[in-house]
Amino acid sequence: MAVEAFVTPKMMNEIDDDDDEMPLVFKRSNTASKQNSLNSATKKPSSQKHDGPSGKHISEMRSPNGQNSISQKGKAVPSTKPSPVKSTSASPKAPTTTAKSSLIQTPVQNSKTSTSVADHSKRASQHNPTTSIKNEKPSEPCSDSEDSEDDKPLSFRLTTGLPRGNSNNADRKPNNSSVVSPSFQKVKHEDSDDEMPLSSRFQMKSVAGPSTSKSSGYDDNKPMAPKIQQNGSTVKDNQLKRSSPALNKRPLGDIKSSSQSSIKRPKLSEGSSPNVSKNVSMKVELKADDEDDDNIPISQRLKKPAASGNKSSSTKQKVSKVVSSSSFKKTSKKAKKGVKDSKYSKSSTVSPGSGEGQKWTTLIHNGVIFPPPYKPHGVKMLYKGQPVNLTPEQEEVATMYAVMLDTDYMSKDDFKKNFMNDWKKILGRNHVIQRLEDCDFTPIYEWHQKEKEKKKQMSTEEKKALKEEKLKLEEKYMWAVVDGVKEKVGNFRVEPPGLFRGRGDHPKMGKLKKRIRPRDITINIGKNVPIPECPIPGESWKEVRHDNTVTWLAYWHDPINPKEFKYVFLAPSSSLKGLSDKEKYEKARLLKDYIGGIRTAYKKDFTSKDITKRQIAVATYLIDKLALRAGNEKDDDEADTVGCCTLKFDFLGKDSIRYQNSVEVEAPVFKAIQQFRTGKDGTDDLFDKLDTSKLNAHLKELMPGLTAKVFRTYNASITLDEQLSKQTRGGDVMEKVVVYQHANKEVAIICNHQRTVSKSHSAQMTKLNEKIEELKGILDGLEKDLALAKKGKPPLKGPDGKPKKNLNPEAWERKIAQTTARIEKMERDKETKEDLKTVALGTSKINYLDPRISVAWCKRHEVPIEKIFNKSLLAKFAWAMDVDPSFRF
DNA sequence: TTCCAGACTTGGTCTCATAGTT
DNA sequence: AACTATGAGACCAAGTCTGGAA
Repeated sequence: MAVEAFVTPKMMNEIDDDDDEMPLVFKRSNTASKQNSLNSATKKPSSQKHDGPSGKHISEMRSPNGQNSISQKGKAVPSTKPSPVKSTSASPKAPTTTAKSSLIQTPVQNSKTSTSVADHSKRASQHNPTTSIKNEKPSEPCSDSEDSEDDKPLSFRLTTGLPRGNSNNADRKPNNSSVVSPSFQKVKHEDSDDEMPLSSRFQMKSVAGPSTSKSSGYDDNKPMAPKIQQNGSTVKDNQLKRSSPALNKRPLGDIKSSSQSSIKRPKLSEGSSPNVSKNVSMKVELKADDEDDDNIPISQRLKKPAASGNKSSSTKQKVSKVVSSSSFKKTSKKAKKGVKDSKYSKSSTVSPGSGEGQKWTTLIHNGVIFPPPYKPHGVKMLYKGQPVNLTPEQEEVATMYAVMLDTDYMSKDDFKKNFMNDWKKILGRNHVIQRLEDCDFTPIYEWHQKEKEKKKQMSTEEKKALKEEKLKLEEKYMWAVVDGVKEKVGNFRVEPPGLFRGRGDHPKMGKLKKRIRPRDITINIGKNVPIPECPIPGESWKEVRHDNTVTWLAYWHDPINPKEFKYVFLAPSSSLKGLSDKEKYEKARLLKDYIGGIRTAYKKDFTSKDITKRQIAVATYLIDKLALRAGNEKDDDEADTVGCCTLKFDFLGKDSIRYQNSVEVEAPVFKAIQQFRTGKDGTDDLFDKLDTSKLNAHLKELMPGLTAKVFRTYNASITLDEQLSKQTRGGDVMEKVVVYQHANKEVAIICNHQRTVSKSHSAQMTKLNEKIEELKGILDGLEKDLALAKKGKPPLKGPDGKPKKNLNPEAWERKIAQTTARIEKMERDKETKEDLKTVALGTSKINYLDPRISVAWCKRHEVPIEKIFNKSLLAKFAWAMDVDPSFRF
């Protein structure tokens, strides 16, 4: 099917004026079109239904868990590529079968909570032949010693567990007799261990028992089909789809844009429209994949029984595994130049991303919006106790500081020093204000608090009016038209001036982030379309480019670090972003086929005579097992944090506290690290022969396009997939959602996604405890009443002194059961709250978990996807919604 | 071979709206 | 109706990775 559409440069104006009514034509009604073109041009992500991820040539049988055994690995090496996996011929067991794991202290993934590799004395006296990460200290997840573990990488808290109810051992690994023990999942064979993702070696917490609460909250009638169109908009087409089963194409017309938010949505409309066709006309092929069920409404597909067995994995074997390393490349510079210079308007049927680094063919947008100019408040700060007159410009900066009086930055000398330096430049050399210590900003601070309070006190109507006014102002900047499709723009607001809030010990914190003006901004837009009007009269853009090899719409230099840039991109829901997201996950899935060989290879290299090789091997091991980040070099003017390649033997962690942790590693790793240590002091790099580009260059030899961060995606996604399949049993939707959350939590722990404990956490816990105690008191009373009732006596008086109703024993028993259930629920809530107080689940969901895993799982288990993804995730993952229910990562 | 500009992704925190509770 | 907990989304800092120039 091909849909033709015409878009004119005028269109944005029309969008501005009259959004919902605008008969804008959207051609990309189906990601398949885009994907197909992408797939043909690049390597081809999968259409799961038929051939799994093509672009792979897998001749060997895949084990049911989707991983190849090492012996199979040799075959898995594409014949067209000279042994990407170097050591496939090596005995897989060679260095490791006898390896004992040793405890060393080694840094863990999050550079902010980095740890030290310092302590060699902590060898475990008895090792088990696992590679489990182990927490030396037993910890108490639910203890009230709130902060005891807050600085530890989350993974160290994995071993602290509650009793688990892991009844389902339906592990996908046949050779893995993994028994989930209360402490560690032990694996008998080194080999299976090798193949086993890190995640599965963590102890799992049990899924909380059947939730007795809230199951009624699930709306059975909710269609499972996400209401998302390919461009991320939400449509109310469920009824449409349901009531007309014959309608197996996404309707192009008749779809109203969602009214669920005041933000206007892109919408589909009839083919062409009288008032949108003028200068630029384009054609986008929408290839209907007849064999695929992309066109079947998801709600219908959801009803399809999950394919028995692992269909996708069996079908995958047919597909080619030959992937050139450029398959994941977006842009070759040469191509880029060519495109830049002449090929802007190539054949318009070339779909974005398929050309030589070309990302789009036409691009229309309205530029960026600037924060309003500063409004002086006239409140005078004090200097040496005396009010000071400040110019608006001086006052603006003073106010930036004043509003931060109640933040932790006030205790940071760097912050104050940097602020004062920059403020002084504005005050001038001879200003009365000379020393920060003599400044009193409280009048401004108090004024600001009052303003905040006023705002809070505004009536709902006033707030609404204000919001609408803002929306009106911003609306035209919110959308871009990319290749004829209206897409949301991400950060169209220029960052307002302020004081730089660098994290950790950033040396530049407190510096003035100056106001960005149009003359600072470079615009990127399609040729032959209107240049966005500069919103500040009398000023003009720095530059206007027409570079279709990049995806940014605008950029300016970061005022804090002028060699860095701030970009304006499309929103995550855009096709452009979705496409690269999909590629990311396809790459991670590809790693699954290589991981066995890679693990064998690095184990072999633990004992290599070549020290660089040895360092690469250990670094890869750490990245794989601990989900470390790569660890680029940092400049002196950046916060001094570390990742894998920049690990030190000894360094300060968060809050400049010397931070140590222990990780159990295999003996050869331990030995190698000891060797790296000789002759170095604590501040030296552990891997002195290594940097991220060397490491990544090495990884690319093992698998096309492989870089350090792919391991994080891989380990996160494979963990989710495995946990979901392992832990999902029957039960109602709520129970299944709990299973999902637990799996999500395991991933967050692996990736060490932390969050600060909320200020009110302890208060909330206290409150919960009090409530539980109160309920327990009530329960006591009820039990006494029951006893009395059984003896035919009247109940005790209530706490208020009033007599209670005389009930029969059954009624008292019912009350007791209800109260007990309430107590149990509260205990569970308390547990969860404590459990997750430092774990952020969102980050992994947004960045590391292949949404197709979640979507397919939802389809298989009849869980509405809305229970898992919120509105913006649904939009972001629109590309994943059509996945076959049998999809496995 | 190294350096670094450039282009993107990842990630934590803050704010605000809203649902739930009292 | 007032209060509070929670989640969504905005915000923007900080990270990764590439490829061309030196």
